[in-house]
Amino acid sequence: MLQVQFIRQNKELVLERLALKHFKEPGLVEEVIALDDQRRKLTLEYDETQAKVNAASKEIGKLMASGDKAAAEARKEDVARFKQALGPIDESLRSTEKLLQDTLVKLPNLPGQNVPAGKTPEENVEVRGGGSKPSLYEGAVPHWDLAKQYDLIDFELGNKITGSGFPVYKNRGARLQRALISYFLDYNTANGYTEVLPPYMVNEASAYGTGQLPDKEGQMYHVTEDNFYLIPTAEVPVTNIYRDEILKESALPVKMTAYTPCFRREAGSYGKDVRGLNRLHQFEKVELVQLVRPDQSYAVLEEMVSHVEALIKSLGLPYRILNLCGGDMSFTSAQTYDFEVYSAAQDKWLEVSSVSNFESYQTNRMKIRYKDEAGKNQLLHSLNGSSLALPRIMACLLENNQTKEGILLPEVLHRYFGSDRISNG
RNA sequence: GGAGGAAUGGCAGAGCGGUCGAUUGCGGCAGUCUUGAAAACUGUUGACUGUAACAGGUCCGGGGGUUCGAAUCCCUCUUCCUCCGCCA
Repeated sequence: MLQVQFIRQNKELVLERLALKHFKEPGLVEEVIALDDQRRKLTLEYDETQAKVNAASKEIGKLMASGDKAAAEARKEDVARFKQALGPIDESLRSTEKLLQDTLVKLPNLPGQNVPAGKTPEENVEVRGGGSKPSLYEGAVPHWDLAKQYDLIDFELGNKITGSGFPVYKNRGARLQRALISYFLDYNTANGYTEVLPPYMVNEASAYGTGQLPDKEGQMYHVTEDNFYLIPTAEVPVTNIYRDEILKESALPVKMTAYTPCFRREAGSYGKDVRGLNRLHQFEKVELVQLVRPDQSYAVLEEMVSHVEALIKSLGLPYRILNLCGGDMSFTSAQTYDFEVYSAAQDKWLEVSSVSNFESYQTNRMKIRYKDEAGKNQLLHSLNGSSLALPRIMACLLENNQTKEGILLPEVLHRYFGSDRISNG
């Protein structure tokens, strides 16, 4: 969430930036400031009264020790009076704080300097791209047909075991998944990221920390018995590793990578877009998370983009990088680059990675800080990105590389997959 | 799942109703000494809020209660440890 202090000092800027994000309730900004005024006033009142109680209580202790019972009793009456006044102040202070908090989390992050104007996905700006679209042979088919043809994925079986959106990978399909996970993790750790394997369920505080709660609970699977949430991305457990921590500057930057399955309810999705591997309730993903000093976060954002770009290039897939416009960005992001790869048989661009700088929006919620040279605690900036989401990469690898002799895999995967192709016979 | 025990500052570990935001040790930081380092010695060292700066307020796992006053007493939740049961 945004810092109240910042909102107070930069009201005009905040409103201007919120407009870029096409935020519908700019009135909340004034509300936040008014509530904070109220909060400050009540806090002062509370503190002053509490100070009187504390002072009188101390005095009573001394009077009792010196045996002056009468004076002590008189002071007790004073305390009773102060406390009576304290009750209602405390009550309205609490409700004001709660209301302030509830209002504050309704404000999205502010788009950063480099975010283009625009409202819809069509207005995202293509930064650059690479690779070339393959020309497929006559009779080339989408990945769901290839999956069947080579016995790689069984979608119907997933329906039986769980439901739609939970595919069963089999044989070389399962192996290819494992190969991709290993390759991605190795690539990331070779570039200085520390590998972690986090829990796949998180508690409420963690889901709140990265911003899935309170707004998007409908997108997560909720284990009500224990009040846990299945993670929609590794970002949630991994970023929360540092919740409520104050890091030494020498520990920065924190670079982590994690493979996890991701669970998303995707309520309301249906039709053509969800065919095959395009949109699933459970999918595999390797994620990157960084915690960095505020002055470095935008340079790191570009670094992460290059990192993911090189990974996609190594797979030989045609791709493009989009700088998301204000209206298409997520609630919590300050700037996001989406990576799309071209799925040849579907003739469609599929999003396979989203790299974002959250600035201090998440770290403010999670209280992830570092001690600067002056010894002052400062919020860090958090960033994350996929490297990469597996199903769509797999879809593109299958579709783009299909030949009459089988599916020819990129060289970087040969070692992991144990073969250079998937073929019949 | 059953029975006990515990949770205190970066770590270890005192405190068990007032003078405790907390003894002490280690670690960290600064200084003395040294060509430099180590050792030794001296000083310093939690977070949040608040102020121009003081002052003030809050925090001893979380929440609630008793009391004029709670790290200390009571209730409750969570986590950890020991024993029993079950188990990949």
